[in-house]
Amino acid sequence: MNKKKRIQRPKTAIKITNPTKPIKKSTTSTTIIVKPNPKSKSRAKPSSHFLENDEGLPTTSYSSNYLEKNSILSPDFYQIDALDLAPRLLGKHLKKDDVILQITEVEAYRPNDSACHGRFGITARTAPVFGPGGHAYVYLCYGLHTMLNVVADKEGIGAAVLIRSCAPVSGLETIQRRRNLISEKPVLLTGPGKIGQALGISKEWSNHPLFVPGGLELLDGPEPEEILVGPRVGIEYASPEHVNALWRFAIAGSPWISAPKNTLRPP
DNA sequence: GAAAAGATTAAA
DNA sequence: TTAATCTTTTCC
Repeated sequence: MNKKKRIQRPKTAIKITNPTKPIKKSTTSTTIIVKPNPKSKSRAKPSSHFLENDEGLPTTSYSSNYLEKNSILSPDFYQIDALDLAPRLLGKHLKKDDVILQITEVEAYRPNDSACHGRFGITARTAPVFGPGGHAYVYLCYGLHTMLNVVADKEGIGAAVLIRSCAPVSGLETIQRRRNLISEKPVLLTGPGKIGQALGISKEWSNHPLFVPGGLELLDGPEPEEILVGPRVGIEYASPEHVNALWRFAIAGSPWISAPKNTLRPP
C-alpha cells in the first residue's frame, strides 16, 4: 500500500507572535485589548461597530450593551429564500462561548443551483441543507477548512447561506488563540475557513439549531446601511448562469471582507 | 473499490 | 503561484 505520507506543517508556521507575553485578560469587562500599530501605512478605518476610547483603541462597550438588548433569532427568521436570507444575515451576530462575531459577508446557495451542495440530492453530508431553516450546515473543505452555513427556507427545499467573513465583537483573545494568530486586522476573520476556526466548530456541529440558546447561536444585530453584491467565489465548476449570479453579499465600507473585493458592486 | 475534485488558506 | 490535506461523491 502506498505510504501514508502525512507531512506535518512545521511549527514555525504557527504565528503566535508573542507567546510569552499573553494579552492581558480582563475579568471585569469584555474590553478588547489591542496593540497599537504605528507602522501601519494606510491606517485602517475602525469598523463601525467599535467605539474608540481616548487612546483611539476599539472597545466592545457599545457591542456589549447592544447585545444585551438583543435576542436570539427565532426559527421564523430563516424560513425564506436563501437569496432573501443572505443579505438579512449581514450585521447579525454569531455567538459561541465567549466569542461574538458580526457577519459581514455571505453567499446564497439555492435549489436548482449547480454550485449548491444540494445539487446531488440528500446525502449523509448534505441532509441538514434539506432540513428546516435555522440550522447550521458544516462541512470540511479541501480536507482542512470547516465551513459554516446557515440553512435557509423550509424543510425539503435545500438552500443555505455560507458565512464568508465576520468582524470580531467580543472574545478576541479566544479568536486569536483558535486562529493561532495574534492580530486584530481583517486577516483574522476574512474567509469562510477562518470563521469556522474562530468559532471552534467542526462538522459535528452540522445540523445544530442556531435558535436554541447554549451552543452556537445567531443573535440580532444592526441592519447595514449599504450592501454590496457580486458573483460567488470558488465555484468555477458550476454552470455560467450560476457562476455569474450575483449571490454574494457584503457590508459596504467594511474592511472585514474576503478577496476578491473588486468584484463587489452596489446593487 | 477507486479516483477526482473541492463554497480554501498561508506562505513563497 | 503552489503545496497542503482528506472527505464526499461519483464512476466503473
